[in-house]
Amino acid sequence: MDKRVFKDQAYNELAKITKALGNPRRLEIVDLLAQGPFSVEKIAEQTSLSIANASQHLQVLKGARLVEIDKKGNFIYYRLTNDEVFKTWRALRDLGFRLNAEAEKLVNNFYRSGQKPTPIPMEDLYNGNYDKDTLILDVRPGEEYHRGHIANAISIPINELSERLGELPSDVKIIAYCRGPLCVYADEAVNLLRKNGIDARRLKEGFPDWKSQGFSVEMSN
Amino acid sequence: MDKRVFKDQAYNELAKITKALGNPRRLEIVDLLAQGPFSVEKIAEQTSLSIANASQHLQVLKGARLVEIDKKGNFIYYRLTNDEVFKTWRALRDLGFRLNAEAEKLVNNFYRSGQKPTPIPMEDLYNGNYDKDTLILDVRPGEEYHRGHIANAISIPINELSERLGELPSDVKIIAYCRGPLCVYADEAVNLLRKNGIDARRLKEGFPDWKSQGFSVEMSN
DNA sequence: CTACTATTCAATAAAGTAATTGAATAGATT
DNA sequence: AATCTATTCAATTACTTTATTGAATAGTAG
Repeated sequence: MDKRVFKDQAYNELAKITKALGNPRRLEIVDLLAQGPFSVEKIAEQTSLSIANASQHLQVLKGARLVEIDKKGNFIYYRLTNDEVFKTWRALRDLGFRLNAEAEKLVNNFYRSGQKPTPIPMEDLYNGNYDKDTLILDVRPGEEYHRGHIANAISIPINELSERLGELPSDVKIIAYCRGPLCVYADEAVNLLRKNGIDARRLKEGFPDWKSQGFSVEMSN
Repeated sequence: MDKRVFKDQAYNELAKITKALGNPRRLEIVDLLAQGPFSVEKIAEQTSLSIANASQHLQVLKGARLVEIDKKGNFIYYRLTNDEVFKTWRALRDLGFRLNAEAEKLVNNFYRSGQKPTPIPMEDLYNGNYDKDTLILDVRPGEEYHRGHIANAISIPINELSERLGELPSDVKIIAYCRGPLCVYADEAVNLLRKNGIDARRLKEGFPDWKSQGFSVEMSN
């Protein structure tokens, strides 16, 4: 085995992993799995894929060892193999934002165009640069909130928000967050809240970023 | 534009970048460019590609904005767009080592099998956990050393090492380094030095890792 | 054992990617 | 202007990836 063969094998192995990540659907699946384990069915639903197609993509991710499975009853739950998978996804995501002005424009202009306030970096929130009566609002599905959420955050899933506006104290300031910077739930929440005269902004990042950073989290009992 | 279209576009943009990285030759090129700018010819030579093929891969990397060019005379020099490209490559590389036992075995067993001493993590070297008479040896090509190297390191390119053994003080301890963990120059150097009775080990990482970590570097005058 | 359900497999068609070769371009030198 | 050189482009071939569809599997519940 000469040098070149050795190098080829090493880079080939790395390229396999990178290729497994190099597909928009699979990146979306990884982004979703950063919230925790999901069944194939849920993954398919959340990513608008057919179940067979989602399963196929999950096989690819599993083949690259990026995800692992747990069987529970009739269901198979997929999850990221370890936190480094999330960190790599995050590196790619942030590199993408930095490199690709198009993607950047999309993220900044679509749901957050015009009158939208700028998102709050999570470091700012962590450092307590906000009124202590500011409410942290988790708008992800209830199940994801229960698995883990930012300490002291309250949960109102985005699809319940309009009916539950009355639960919010008057004159409250809100920081809404969801799955990550690509997740639009928080943008929708900010939209809705501001239409109702509430001072709301979104967190730039999502719960997995917060957790991976080692910031304080809570789980529901 | 509905939610799904927005999400698709965002993930598509990220997948473009990831796909551009998802090829063994291009990963090798990125790894090489972490040393600094190189002409197409040099890149082709270092990666054992034809010039046309190297150019093709470079176009793909440029299309994804991962590399940029500088024209000088007849030559076009390619370089990484910014340090985040290197950091993303590093995240992928380290994830690969972690996930892929095969690749891990290759790296650890081929050039560094059996009697080889374990590589030294750069943090250990930086923290001064070694005799102060330990010599840091840069075995990359002279040009790369001149562009930048670990502070106090001396340069003996790997292909000159056997003839220049006499330059080394007797009873010296050596830590050799090269381009990165996949680079075998340092392994070859350790091999050769130990055959000549010199206490030598390799640095696990390479110069770009050292520099990106913010550890002290020097440039040749 | 039967029926049911979640998931995977297999086959197909369409699209994209990689290496090779030789021609074309564009900038520098004479 | 003619020549030289580094690089890119274009065309080809072989190969890989993706989405779709429907069938197969393997567990669970009745």
